[in-house]
Amino acid sequence: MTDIKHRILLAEDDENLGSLLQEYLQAKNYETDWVNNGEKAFRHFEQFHYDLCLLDVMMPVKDGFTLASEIRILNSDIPIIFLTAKSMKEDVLEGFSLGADDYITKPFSMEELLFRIEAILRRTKGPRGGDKDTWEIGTFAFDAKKQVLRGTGTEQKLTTKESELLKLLCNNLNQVLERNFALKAIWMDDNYFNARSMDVYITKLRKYLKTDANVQIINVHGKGYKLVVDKD
Amino acid sequence: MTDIKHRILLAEDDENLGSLLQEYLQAKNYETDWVNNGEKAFRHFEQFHYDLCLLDVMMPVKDGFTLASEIRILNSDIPIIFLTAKSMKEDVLEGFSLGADDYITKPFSMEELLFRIEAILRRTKGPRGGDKDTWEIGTFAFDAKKQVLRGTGTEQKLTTKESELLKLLCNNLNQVLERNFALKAIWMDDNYFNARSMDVYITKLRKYLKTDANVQIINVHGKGYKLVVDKD
DNA sequence: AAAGGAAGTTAAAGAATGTTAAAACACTCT
DNA sequence: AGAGTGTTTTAACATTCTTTAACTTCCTTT
Repeated sequence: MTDIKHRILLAEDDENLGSLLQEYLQAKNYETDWVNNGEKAFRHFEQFHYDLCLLDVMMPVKDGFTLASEIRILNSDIPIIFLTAKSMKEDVLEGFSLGADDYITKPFSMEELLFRIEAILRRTKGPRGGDKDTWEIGTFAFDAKKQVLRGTGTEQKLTTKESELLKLLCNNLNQVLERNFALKAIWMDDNYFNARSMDVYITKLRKYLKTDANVQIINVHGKGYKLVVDKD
Repeated sequence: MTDIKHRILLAEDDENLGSLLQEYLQAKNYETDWVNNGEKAFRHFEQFHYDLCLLDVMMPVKDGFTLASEIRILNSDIPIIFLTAKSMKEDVLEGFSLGADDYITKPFSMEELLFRIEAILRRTKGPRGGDKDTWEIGTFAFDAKKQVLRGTGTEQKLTTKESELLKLLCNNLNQVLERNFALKAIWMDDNYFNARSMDVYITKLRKYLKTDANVQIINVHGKGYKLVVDKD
């Protein structure tokens, strides 16, 4: 079970249900942040990274629909599931038109919710078989196990650090790989010197990848790096 | 709307519901094959190509769960939605453990079913409506993923903040992007200094965009900014 | 028209990142 | 142990990004 731990943002004002859900999801190995109103939820969403949002529709300060539409502006892709007491048709439809992935009415069984979450994440993250070690990056083929980056005609052997860093970038394709995360994952410690070392490796990877103009490692100032690949 | 016509396999033994659903889905531009038992459904599945399966759980000859597990052997990836009269918990869970993507209990509204179908296909198939990271702004082409603004002949690389701000403006084309919203979304905090920083970025974006007189970032005093593009 | 706040503009300071080369380290072979 | 090889870190310097500051102009209200 080399499962990647998914992060869930739970917005639910009912204290009982909220803590119950958080506890349950934590137990099922989902890292769950629980907030009790829409405003807090939005602030969390900007600040941290999540794989799925679980939003109560009726909440104080900011309701679930408003929250969802704001989240959609920032991230048009993240899965959203609405929780609601009323099962009124209009509500359901409004939820889906905001790009919800699912809609579940209270009371519901924890297990059913869990299954619905899993059904969605199954689709979101690639096909089954979670732990990859080979990727296609534009015209390149990268084998993390063999530490080789093959381009058209070329074959570049990668050092351990180069390979680990590129692997992390691939795992976060088109998303920001946070500096601190990468530093802790590869260097075990995110101090100034390791950070500078990482910069050096970014430069090296960029050099290897520059033969394909559709592949870029973009810096996100103060945050980290993002590997982006264009389709032709 | 969507140009790609999706194909749906509908297995439902109730003649009334079956034909009603088929008619409705056809009207919504889904090519729908309707069969009235699980055995026929399986033969259809082998023979033709489908993008989604809509399976009644209780059917003569071969029930929906058996059918689904057989389908899963042939195709571990195709979206499956179960329809069922009983909403018993065990049933729901069994359905999901067979890799169902959704589960809907009768009676349900046609519209809700349609929205659920669309929610799933949105994830399954590639280009979805809301998922934009490129825009045309007058004569410019803006790629938020690559952080590049291309004009006629020019190519301006954007910084992270420039790109994020322009992206928000694009998402609110011809509408007011509220200061506070943008500040919270990009700077995480809407204090005085960040607001002044945002002003600086507005100036920068205006500079980049000034080659096209039809494109303007207009200030709405006390509210925010509005990106407007004139058609010729 | 005057006052005060909001927004426009520009420059500079400070922090983060890019780049290159040399130094330090780790490993193997003899 | 010492030479040789490849990897990683440190150092030094260049460049870019973001914020801050100072000053100007515009807008709204009275």
